[in-house]
Amino acid sequence: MKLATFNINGIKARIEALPAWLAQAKPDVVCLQEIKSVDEAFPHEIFENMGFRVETHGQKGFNGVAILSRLPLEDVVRGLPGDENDEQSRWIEATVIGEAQAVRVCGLYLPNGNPAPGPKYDYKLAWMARMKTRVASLLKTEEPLAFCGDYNVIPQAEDAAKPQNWETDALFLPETRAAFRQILNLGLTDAFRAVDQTPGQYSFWDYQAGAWERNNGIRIDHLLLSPQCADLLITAGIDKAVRGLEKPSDHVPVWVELAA
DNA sequence: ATGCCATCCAATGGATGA
Repeated sequence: MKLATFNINGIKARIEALPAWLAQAKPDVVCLQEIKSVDEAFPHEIFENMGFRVETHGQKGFNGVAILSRLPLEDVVRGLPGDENDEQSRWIEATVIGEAQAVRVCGLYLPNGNPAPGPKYDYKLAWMARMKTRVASLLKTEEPLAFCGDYNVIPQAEDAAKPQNWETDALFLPETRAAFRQILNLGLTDAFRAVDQTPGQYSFWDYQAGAWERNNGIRIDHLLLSPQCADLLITAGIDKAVRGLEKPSDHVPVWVELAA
C-alpha cells in the first residue's frame, strides 16, 4: 500500500495539480490537508472517476482534511476527540482495508500556532496534548496505525535550511518540539527519517522571497507509524519536484510504501 | 522583513497561513 500526505492549500486552486500528481504517483491512499472547502463543495466526482473513495471533513474558508482511497474504508471518524467546543476541521480517521493488512489511517492538520506566545499557540499545544491522548488510546488496539499530515513542527535543526530564522517561531520553539517528542515517545516512528537521515530534506517552501529557488525549506509534513505499522515499512520519500510544477501548493507530498 | 505571495470569502480589502 502506498500511503501519502499532501497539504494542497485549497482544493479549488489545486483542481488540476492534484489529479496530475495522483495519476503520476499512483498512491493507494492520500491524506489531504487545507482543502479549504465545505464537504458539499468538494469535487468528489473527479477523484471517484479516478478510482478513489472520498471522505471529507471540511470547513468554510480554511482548514479542512480529507482521505482519498482506492482501497475500502471503514469506521470513519471526523474530528479530534477531547474538546467538543473545537470548531476547526483538522482530523479524520479511517481504517484502510489493505490486501494483506488493515491500517488505521489518521489524517491531521496540526495548528500553526503563530504568533507565540498567545492564544493561537495555546491552542496548538492543547491540540497536541489531545492528539497525544488519542494516539495513546489507539495504540492500545495494537493494530497498525499511521498518523499522516501537516504537523507544523520542524523536529530538528537539520529539518530547516535556516534554523536560526525559526528559533522564536511556533513551528520550532523548544516547547513545540518537546510536545512532538512526547507523541513520538509513545512509540511512533518518523517513517521518512527511518529510511533517510540526510539533512536538508524539506516538504514546504514559502511562496515568498524566492524560498523555492533558494531551497529555503522546512520539513513539517510527517507520517508517524505505530510499532505494528513500522514493521510493515518498505520505503518512504518526498515528492520534491511537485513544488516546481505549474501552480503548486507550498507543500509537497510525503509518502510511505507499506507491506499492507 | 513589519507577510515579500497565495488562497478564500466577500467585495475593490480582511483573515489566514508558516
